[in-house]
Amino acid sequence: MSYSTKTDKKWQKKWEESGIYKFDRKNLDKKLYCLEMFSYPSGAKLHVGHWYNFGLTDSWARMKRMQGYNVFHPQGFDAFGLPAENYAIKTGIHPKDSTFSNIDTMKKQLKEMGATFDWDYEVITCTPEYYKWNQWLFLQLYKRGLAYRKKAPVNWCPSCNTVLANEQVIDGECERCSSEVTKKNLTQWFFKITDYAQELLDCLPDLDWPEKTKKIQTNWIGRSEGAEIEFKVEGKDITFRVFTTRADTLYGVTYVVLAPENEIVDEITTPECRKQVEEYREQVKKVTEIDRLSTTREKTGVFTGSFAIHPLTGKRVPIWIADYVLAGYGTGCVMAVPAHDERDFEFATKYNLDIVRVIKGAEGNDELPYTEDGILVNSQEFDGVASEEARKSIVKKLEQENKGEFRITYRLRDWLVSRQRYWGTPIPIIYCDKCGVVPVPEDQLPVELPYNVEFKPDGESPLAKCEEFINTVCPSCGGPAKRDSDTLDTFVDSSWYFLRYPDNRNDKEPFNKDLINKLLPVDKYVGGAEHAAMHLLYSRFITKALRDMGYLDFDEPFLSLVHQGVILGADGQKMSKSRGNTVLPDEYIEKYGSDVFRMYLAFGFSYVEGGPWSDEGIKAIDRFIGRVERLVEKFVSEENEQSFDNMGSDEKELNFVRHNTIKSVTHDTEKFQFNTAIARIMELVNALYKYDALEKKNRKFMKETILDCIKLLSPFAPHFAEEMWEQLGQNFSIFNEKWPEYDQKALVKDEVEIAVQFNGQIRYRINVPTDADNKTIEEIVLADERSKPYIDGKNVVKVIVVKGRLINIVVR
RNA sequence: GCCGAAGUGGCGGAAUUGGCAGACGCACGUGACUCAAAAUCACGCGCCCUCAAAGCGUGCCGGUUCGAGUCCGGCCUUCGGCACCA
Repeated sequence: MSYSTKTDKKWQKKWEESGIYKFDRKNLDKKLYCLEMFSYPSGAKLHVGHWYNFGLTDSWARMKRMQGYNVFHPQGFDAFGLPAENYAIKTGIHPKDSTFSNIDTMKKQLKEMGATFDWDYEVITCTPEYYKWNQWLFLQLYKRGLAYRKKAPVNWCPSCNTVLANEQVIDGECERCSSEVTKKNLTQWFFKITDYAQELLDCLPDLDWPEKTKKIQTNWIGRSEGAEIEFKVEGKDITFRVFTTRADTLYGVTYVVLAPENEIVDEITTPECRKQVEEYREQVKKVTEIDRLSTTREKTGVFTGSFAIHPLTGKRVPIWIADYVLAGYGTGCVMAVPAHDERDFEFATKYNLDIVRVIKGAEGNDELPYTEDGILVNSQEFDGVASEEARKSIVKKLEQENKGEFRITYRLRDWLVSRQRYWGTPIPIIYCDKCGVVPVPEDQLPVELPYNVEFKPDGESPLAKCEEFINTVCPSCGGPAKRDSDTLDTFVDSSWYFLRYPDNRNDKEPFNKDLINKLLPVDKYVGGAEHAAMHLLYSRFITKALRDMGYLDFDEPFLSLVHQGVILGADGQKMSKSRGNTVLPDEYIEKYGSDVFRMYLAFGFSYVEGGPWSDEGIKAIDRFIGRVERLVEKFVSEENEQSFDNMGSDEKELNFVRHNTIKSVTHDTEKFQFNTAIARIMELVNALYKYDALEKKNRKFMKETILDCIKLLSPFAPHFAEEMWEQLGQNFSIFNEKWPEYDQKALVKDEVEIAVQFNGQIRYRINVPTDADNKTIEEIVLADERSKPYIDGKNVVKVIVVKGRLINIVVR
């Protein structure tokens, strides 16, 4: 019987019946938590990306299992979210119904993959058993001041009818539907991730993560060192602070600019300027995110009529408002130094504001704006001081006068978690006219998401229109009250699900502290690079917050992270239905079996790069599997034929390949370099074919080699390997076998071929004894006939020998 | 605009610390088997060249070195991140 989906079914059944992949909760000393980013149960079937992520991470986990690790490998579903709700709006099918039906389908397909998932630990985020703890988490953060409500201009997607987190706005467009994002002033819930900005940055260097991902997080957090400097408003008892990284240019300030949204604008605007200020503020509100982001857009602003007093010179400088100053960054106020900042220069030129040079550049450079560091001029006692030094001494002077201080600012904003949508976790907060904001008592959790809800989006939360949900009693005074009608961003669900897996049935607490302290952090986390800034940052934040609240004892959730690449269509383009270049795994699995599909994904690409799909490529793997199968079948049928038990040169050669393969496959698989691991297995199979062609064979040795070969293959072709294992008369299961270890002695050959170079150019190759020392090698090579033309009449100046590789003779 | 990564045969892709470029596979070619084809097995396969030798060859130009795909400087292209962040 040749390998097919029948083989797959046979072994899947056997694995299921024997419970071979059940996690051993008792034996946690050699635990290994292997996790793929869980998937969203969409209507479409499992796609190549799922296979690439789950299938190959499973191969890695299988090797670790055979190496003796107690592997915890759970699966689940990130089941709340917009697609199900949008689908419901279109078709009328309730999100709950479509989601659970999709989960059934996906689970079936995941089982066909033949992975080592232990489904006893499944987590589905849209079940009350899960989101109850989402709400619990919210309440803990609330108690600690890490969840708070504020009115803020938020990103609004007019098509999805909901607010979006900063991270969900891509180039001014909604990440999901690409509509233009606008601003809206709403009172919303935020998580205070900014409290952890510095720690999130500090822990990055020690993580075994792709450097690129760390870089993205570093940029996203955006630490910037500078100073806050206080300005007084002339004639009023109002002060405000600006944030600057260029305190050295303080003497060049000719005006200051406030963000239009800044609260003190009302107080400082003079009556004669009020009209233009109000008009300007209205105008700014209408500007879409896209226009605002455009760097080519001309800067605009208006004068408020008021003046500020320069903290050091006492000079009057006009106070303007302009939308190039962002309300959410720093203090929302900027000191303008047009001589040394491009934006200020452009603005000052347009509105005829003064430009005063205070930094002298390199000789001959008189052009403005000059944005580099230099030597201070026009700066009173700081004249002649270098920028770097001046930044310190000027702020120190301000400090003494209580007019400023050093300050670190982060680009990272707090995480906006309210969503005006239905299919999510209800926010466990009640609003009472008498008592105000009242958290739902923990013993009343979960606040269940009602089923019968009109969820057509109109800008208002669907839950607000559900009377039986929204109307409740105040837990504090018993009077009538209303529930929060928003739901939580689904990134809240995924920011701690890895903590729930080990203890998914616990109904007393989200997770048992002792248990997760033993099982976590996750040892290997694998998923798409698109989550670099959001999911991965949120998860780190929540982990740290829970640690500080005493619920766990580790600092980071994911010690080691791998991003799989993207599999493209055969045309090299991103797969999409409209392009018609999608690859449907089911079709290939039906034809070739799931192992061939998995193994092609392993062999055909560099794992972290991905690349274009190839039908020829998968055929090659099908052929390879057949080649292994024929080798095994032939060997089994000839097992009783004559055997010799000597270890001659042929055996030694095969043994070399065997152990070299063990070494390489172990090393490469560990590092997620599946393509080269499989290349080495192919070499071993080639070597076995070569050996098989010999007249005299040591069948006992050959069998050992074949058994090792099947073991090495087993993580990548698990069903097929079980089948071959059985045919070779071995006991179930190959996955209870020990992973082979290489023998260093087998890797030492008697002779090695080295390259012979003259002046760095390879002229010929020669065999030398492996144990020959440099001097001996030099003698052998210089005595060789082939060296003659290159050394005759010349002097040997230098000889470099690289053991086992080459000899380079420098002649002159 | 700023930051980062990548660029290797016809193709997918390999090359510990600078040490035989092109592993493995695809495609292609030759042979064996076959009436024939497919499948299979074996061998070959960077470019230039009739063959061999020599020469050339890891995006382009230059440098360091006995020796550079790998290190340094400058460009080009592609992809990714950030983008009025003061």
